[in-house]
Amino acid sequence: MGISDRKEREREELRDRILVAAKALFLEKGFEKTSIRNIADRIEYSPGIIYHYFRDKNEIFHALHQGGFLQLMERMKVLTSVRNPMERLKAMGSIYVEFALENPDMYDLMFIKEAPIDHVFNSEHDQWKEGGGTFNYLRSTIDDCIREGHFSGHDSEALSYLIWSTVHGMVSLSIRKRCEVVLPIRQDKIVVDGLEEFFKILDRL
Amino acid sequence: MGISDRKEREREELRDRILVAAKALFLEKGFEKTSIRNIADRIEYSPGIIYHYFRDKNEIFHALHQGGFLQLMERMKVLTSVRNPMERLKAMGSIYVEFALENPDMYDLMFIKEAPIDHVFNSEHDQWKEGGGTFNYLRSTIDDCIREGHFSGHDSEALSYLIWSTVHGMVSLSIRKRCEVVLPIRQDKIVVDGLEEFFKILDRL
DNA sequence: AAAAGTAATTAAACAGTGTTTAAAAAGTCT
DNA sequence: AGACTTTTTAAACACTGTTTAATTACTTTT
Repeated sequence: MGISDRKEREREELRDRILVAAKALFLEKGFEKTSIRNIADRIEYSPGIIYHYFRDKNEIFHALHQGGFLQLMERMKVLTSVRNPMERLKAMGSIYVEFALENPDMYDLMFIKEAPIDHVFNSEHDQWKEGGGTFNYLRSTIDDCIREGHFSGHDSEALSYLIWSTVHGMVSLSIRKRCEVVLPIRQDKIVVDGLEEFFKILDRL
Repeated sequence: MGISDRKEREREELRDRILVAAKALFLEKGFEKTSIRNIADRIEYSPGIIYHYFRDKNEIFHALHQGGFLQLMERMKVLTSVRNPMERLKAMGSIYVEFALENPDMYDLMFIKEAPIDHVFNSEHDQWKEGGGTFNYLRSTIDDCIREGHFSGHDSEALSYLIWSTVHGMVSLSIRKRCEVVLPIRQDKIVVDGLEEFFKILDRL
């Protein structure tokens, strides 16, 4: 049936347009301040139509959420070419921070915003599994470092969490504007500077 | 004038009741989901009254925000009795994490939530100055550590930011429920475990 | 004690929100 | 061309933060 094929295609097209509009608006004005009517306006449809493609506003959030993980994972792919595990670990940190600073709103969406957890985490084929995959990759990289004699006396899982937290902490304080006041001068450089200090520490472990 | 004294007292009493109600509701259902009408209901006044005590909803947020910093600073006072700067630094981390885990919603309010920055930071006699004071105390503690031969080759400001970020990262990932999925088993222990790993690292610097 | 003046409090309205409903329009099939 | 589906919409519901003018309560003055 050619017709239902086209219908299916058109359906997906509109779904995509909703997502594109929603993403643009979320990144423009934030999740909370973007209304269903705003999204509908932008794609020149009535608000109601959106509920034929997403159960509610959170499901739109969820869809974008998944896209963010795909983006981040894409960037992580170059790490396979870094053989030295300590170098790989540091490169991972750089990529993570770079991604966060270049896509602050997407990062916010993925790691900071309090999302209706049911929607974000409960579904089966969830990209958080991939997010977890990224975490597991961090863990296995750290395991590799341990095998090479680094981080002796550490628990790899807790250490992984610590290291993830360190980069997350720096970018999230920056994104949520908690350093502008405390560090009035070097606002924009502080995350990169902090990461540098972090690398200095890692080099000694 | 006894009468205007009483009036002043009554005014402050009602202001307090609004704050108490708002805090309870914020911690119950979150900032976004708490409405002015909810707060008014709880104190058995009409919604309009709240605008005679606070310019808008954000100013209520702001008032609570300040209270949080006072609480945290209160806890930090015991640190003056810890002479060894490295021990003081670690104790500071413990207090910070303890405060965050015991008052997750207040911590959220203080360090995670995106607040209307104008209100939160622009006022003169702002508790963020005290928050900044806490950060400066961290910095001076780290300076003390450096004077004792620790952290050689590090920039103290960037290092302070890094260390703050580390503890902030751990508690904020926990508060915003990003570890439940990645670390399904040790959810509640992971922050404390991570802090332990952090201390192990600090002991070597 | 009664009138005047001031401060505290409210009801009502405005423009916006997410979401649901039933009706209308458009497209497809017999 | 008429019956049947799907897509789309307008309208409504119960909320939201905030502002306004009106009302009530209280204090001061006469």
